[in-house]
Amino acid sequence: MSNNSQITLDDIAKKLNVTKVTVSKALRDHPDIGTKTKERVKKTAFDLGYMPNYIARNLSNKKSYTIGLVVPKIAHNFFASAIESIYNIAYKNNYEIIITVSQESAEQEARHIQSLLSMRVDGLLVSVTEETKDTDIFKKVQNMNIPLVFFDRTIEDIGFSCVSTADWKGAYQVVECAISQGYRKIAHLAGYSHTSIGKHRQEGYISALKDHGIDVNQNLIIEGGFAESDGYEGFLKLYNNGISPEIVFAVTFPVALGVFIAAEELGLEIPDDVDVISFGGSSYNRFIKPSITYVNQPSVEIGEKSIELLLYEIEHPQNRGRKNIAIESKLIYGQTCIKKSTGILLNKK
Amino acid sequence: MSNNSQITLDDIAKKLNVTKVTVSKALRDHPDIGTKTKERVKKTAFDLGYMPNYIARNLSNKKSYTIGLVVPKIAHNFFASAIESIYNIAYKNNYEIIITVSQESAEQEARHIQSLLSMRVDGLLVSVTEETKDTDIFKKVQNMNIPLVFFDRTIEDIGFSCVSTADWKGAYQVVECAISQGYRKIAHLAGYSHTSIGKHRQEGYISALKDHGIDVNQNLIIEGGFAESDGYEGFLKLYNNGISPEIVFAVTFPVALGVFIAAEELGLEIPDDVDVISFGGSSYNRFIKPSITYVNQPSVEIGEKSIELLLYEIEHPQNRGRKNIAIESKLIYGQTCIKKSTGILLNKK
DNA sequence: GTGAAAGCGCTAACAG
DNA sequence: CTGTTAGCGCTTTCAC
Repeated sequence: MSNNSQITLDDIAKKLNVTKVTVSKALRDHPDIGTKTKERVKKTAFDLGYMPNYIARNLSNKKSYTIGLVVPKIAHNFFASAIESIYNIAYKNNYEIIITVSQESAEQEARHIQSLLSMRVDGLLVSVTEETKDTDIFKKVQNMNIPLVFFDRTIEDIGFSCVSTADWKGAYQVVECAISQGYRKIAHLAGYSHTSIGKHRQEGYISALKDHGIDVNQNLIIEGGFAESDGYEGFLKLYNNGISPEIVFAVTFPVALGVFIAAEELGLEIPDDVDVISFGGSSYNRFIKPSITYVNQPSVEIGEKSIELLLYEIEHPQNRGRKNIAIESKLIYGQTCIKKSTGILLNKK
Repeated sequence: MSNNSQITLDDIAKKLNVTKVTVSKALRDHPDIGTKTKERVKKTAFDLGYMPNYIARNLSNKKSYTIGLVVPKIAHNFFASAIESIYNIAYKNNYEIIITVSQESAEQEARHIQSLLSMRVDGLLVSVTEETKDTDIFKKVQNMNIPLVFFDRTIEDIGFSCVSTADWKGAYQVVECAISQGYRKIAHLAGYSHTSIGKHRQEGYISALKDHGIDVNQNLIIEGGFAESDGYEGFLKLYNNGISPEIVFAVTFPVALGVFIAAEELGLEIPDDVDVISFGGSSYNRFIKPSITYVNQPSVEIGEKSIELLLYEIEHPQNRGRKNIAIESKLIYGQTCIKKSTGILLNKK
């Protein structure tokens, strides 16, 4: 029925003239307790509106059923979708998610991880900021023996497991697609090369060019962040340097959108005056004109694999870290990157 | 420097031949403790790599510095953006956010609130599902004396504070805009009328029609959920009923996108064959062709106001609930809802 | 089957 | 200024 606040085990124990131990066990269906007692306990617990106090339980158990999540941003298609899938799996396994947002600041990221450690989360899932270089805080995580899995944006070689897109391959694929369409002057609005995804995508881009006998021109590569504004500024920088590429390979979908804005400002039509392809898409892409040809980032799968791996590592302390999962991406054809000569869609089904 | 795991106050107390109380106070800069002692304590705490255990602290304090958030969905522009702004304010005030997603299921919503109560969050921020009718769980929250603020999708009249968009007014405005452009046969893909936003937006739509002498035709109103699929199905339903509206007022932005898909499937051009306006937009709207004319939902402001209100209520137990904040929205002009006769943009600046 | 005792790590109240 | 005592609510031995 109804009740006031904060009922404890003791309250319901007194009401039944038993001890709180009995109540605790009964509520958890411990075999010690008889069926009739269990029922009586459960009934009065319900009547009193008892709500277990997880804080007390966690302190006693040294286990919080809680996972800390650190992402650079939420309002971004990839992360929103990854978070949602992480969340679903966690929920099924009775874990709660504590979310923190680093806002691309390495300092905030470190502070968040500290808090999460202090909250004694059972594990950590992190996608690092675009400026993270210092790994001290991660060493601390290691020392505390808390499992951690990096996803999407990773730090390799420091011992933690990683789940990411097959970045090199995806970049290679989409750039190769541009080449096959007759493009030669292919610019790259790249991510900082100290980030895992920035580096691998750029390497994929370079390999694709080389394999097709195209010279790599450093002037066509602009490094920057992963946001729309970075795409905007990057393209203007290219333009102001007097460089007009036939097509731009954007390191992320927001960066591609930044190019759209810059192009419009400069009076350039996409895809006629300058074309665009990107790594990663969005559910909104189908509504954009022209819709962008991109290699997809399997956000749901990345989310799922990373949380599954983390849950595994939580339960298998002897088998933690050093696993690397790369998820294959595939090319999604839109209305950009169409054969220059014929104007025929490459492969629209 | 480095260390193993789980250092406690006692560990560092022993090392210094003091008691853990002294250490606890020193670490918290309690005035009791002398400067030199504080420094010694802090130094060895740092050297040992001490990380406070918030679980223990919270149990002792009966305060968790934690806020529970319940939303129907994350991967949706409005919520992602609101969450991010909520998060920012919480962070500045040293609160952590525990996020849960109800996935539009009232049952999951209730389960989540239970968990959050058991975790002893200091307050709750919730945007209800499209199917929430039962208010039992919220009564429980009241009984436990935990402050709660509804945002965007609210339940009025049960005593909790609410922060929402001025739904009635916004709907009125955008529908009036359509009328002023010469539209008369205006359909409404409405939200369920048992939801706050569904009801108020529909009322705004109806008032606008009435005030301009247009008969309200129930066949032009289809109630449903708030997702893209609902827009898709809703429009097909209209169409299959032999109704072809001049313009559709969608209860949310995703619903408007659903109309885009349905229209394309039916071979109808937007805005020529059928036009679209909506409540709520998206940062992607500018890239969509035609971009939609809509009344904006100030997600950032709603997020901020609701968390601020919640923090206020956490600290002022004697002044909780029953506050209603409605945030004004404004019309954002896109490429839809343009004067039928002239084809001239209404007000594009 | 049930309960008494002890402890998880920290903090508040009071005493010295 | 520092320490002693007690307790937050729950769980885990280990007796009875």
